[in-house]
Amino acid sequence: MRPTTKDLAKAAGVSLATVDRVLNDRTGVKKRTVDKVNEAIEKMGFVRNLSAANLARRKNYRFLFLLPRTGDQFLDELIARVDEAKSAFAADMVTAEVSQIDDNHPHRIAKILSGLDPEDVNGVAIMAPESPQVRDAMLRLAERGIHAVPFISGQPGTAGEDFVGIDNHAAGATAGRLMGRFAGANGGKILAIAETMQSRGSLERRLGFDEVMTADFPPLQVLPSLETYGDPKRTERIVSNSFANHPDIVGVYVLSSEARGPLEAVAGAGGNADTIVIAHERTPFTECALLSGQIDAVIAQNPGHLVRSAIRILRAWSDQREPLASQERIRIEILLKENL
Amino acid sequence: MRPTTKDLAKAAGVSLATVDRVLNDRTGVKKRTVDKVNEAIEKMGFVRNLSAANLARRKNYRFLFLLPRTGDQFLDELIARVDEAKSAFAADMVTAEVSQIDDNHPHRIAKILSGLDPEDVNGVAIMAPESPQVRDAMLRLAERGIHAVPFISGQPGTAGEDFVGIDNHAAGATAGRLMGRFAGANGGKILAIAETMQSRGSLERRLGFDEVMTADFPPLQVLPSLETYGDPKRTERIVSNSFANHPDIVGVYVLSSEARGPLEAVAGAGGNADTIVIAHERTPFTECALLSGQIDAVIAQNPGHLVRSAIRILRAWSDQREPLASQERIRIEILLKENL
DNA sequence: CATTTATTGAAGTACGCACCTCAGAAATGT
DNA sequence: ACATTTCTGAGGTGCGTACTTCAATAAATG
Repeated sequence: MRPTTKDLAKAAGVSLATVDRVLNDRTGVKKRTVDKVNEAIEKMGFVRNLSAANLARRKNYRFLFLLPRTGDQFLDELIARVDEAKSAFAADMVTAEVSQIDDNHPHRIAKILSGLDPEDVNGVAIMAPESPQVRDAMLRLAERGIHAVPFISGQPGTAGEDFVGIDNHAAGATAGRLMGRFAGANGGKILAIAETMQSRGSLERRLGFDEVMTADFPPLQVLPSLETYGDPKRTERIVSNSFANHPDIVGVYVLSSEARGPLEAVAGAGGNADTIVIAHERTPFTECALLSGQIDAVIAQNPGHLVRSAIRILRAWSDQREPLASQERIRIEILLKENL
Repeated sequence: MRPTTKDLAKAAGVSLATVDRVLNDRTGVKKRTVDKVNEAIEKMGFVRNLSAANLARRKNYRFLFLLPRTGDQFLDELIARVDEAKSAFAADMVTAEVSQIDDNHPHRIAKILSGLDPEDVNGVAIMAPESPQVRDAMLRLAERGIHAVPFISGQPGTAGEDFVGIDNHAAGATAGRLMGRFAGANGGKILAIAETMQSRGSLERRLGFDEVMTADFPPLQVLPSLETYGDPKRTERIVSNSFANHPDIVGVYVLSSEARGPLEAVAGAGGNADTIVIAHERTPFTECALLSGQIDAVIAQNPGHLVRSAIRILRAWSDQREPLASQERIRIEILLKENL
């Protein structure tokens, strides 16, 4: 049978009250007594029964996912996963809500963050472009006892090591390796398309992509990134321009999670079945396109993992525990039609 | 605030005792009353506080991982992950032990299973070759209230849908696709090496591999599988024979999780840096080999996920819950040196 | 040594639920 | 109408921990 606090008290030769004081970092215990208790904990391998503790504390975990509001399928998927996690974690006293921000200007987000009440929320996962204001707001949140973790889009340097998402540089490099191998050594040009290159994520992906391409596949030349700004007309125009100017395009790399627009433009502009296409994120569209052969490979991060990882990290924070690092590293998945 | 059993009782117009009878499937409640309570549960969205319930029940989860005893690095990794999971789940009253079986004959395993005491163990994850005896033993375990889940090596048809591991056919197909694309369209022969082709896993992988190769890469010819039987001398002999007989080998596919032996033999037998090598499972060796370029891609299943998934599934069984299917599907990972 | 101050212990309540007992109430059969 | 049988409610105890109160003791101070 597992030792309880009572056993601990007996073993350490102190009372339950003292054990409690030590376990919960309360004041008014001599250092020597603290040590005595800790030794006993060590010796008998005492592990606090979190369920009982949380029960007694009447604790419940209320987490918030702050997401942007785009029509992106990847985002839909994320929201669906939060919903799923909500019921999966319900028995563990975890509740999670999604709040979508119409306008993702840094000061708007910062304002929302500063308006959060520790009574309502004890953890936030934030998907927002990097910015000093948001970073600041997150630090101030932490001071008020609300833990925040950057989600997918990073606020590097905030909240220590915690970050839920992939290493975009490595993701780009992975895409580069696949592109290089798939597109062959015969040479040709590669088109890179992003919604915007303002975002840190896209920049890093491009960087990683280029590194591999120049180092290992010099015959392939990557063209300057096209930016669609989410505008279908513009997308069509710039893509067909590119194909007109570069008849030797052999591959297309879509950096952003919204791949449908760019790929429709590519199809209309002269991309054919031989054009190697690599995109990001698993969505209904990329799944279909993989199966049909329109896309050759997808670099993805698992939305379910992302959401659950965020929840586990926030819960660990909330319990003053360390999250299990090896579980929380989000993998860069490579999807082919065979391993969907 | 979340509704408690007390709230439920009030809402349903019955007493706490009756709510308890319904919640725990006890006898002696009229059907109409049961319905009344269930309606109330539905209406107020009552969710049992599992922590409190388990506390009251003095419940703890004791799980066992039955693994073979080979020197395999993949297995070492698995064991390390069980150990890790042990401490990670300790606060949730989960304990997990590993038991390695020297002799993995079906009847030996069946015997071990039948000797398990429901008092000591309430769930088992079993990694063992498919066999009717083991399957039977698992069914009989279930009757005694010990839930068993096939782990990595499958006992298809046992324990319903539960299976912790990847679809080996798809894994082989994935390997095939990569081999086809990496090895190029110039043609050549592909060497397939397995420890043994007796195992269902290897067979399925080979099948999936062949399907893709014949369908999409006809210029590449896959040679009959070599079986090493884990014997270094034999491995060296048959591999160098193959290279001697087929000077046009352009790729090697190692089907089993132990890749070191086969690859050393390949290196000694004439494989060069251009030979495309695809192997299974992430181990210290395959990691190194990926980074050095000796291996071009690894098809893997995440050991940490495997272990935790098994634990979650066993726990769900134990709580009479359904596991969250989407979380428990083990992904077929593709590892390149960029996304390690 | 007296007094203050810092530690410690004893004893209790509560958390949400499981499980037990026993006494009534309600439904059923005769 | 009566005896059964089947349901139901009231009330209690305990799970392992948190947190509180108050008294008792030990240690530090002057």
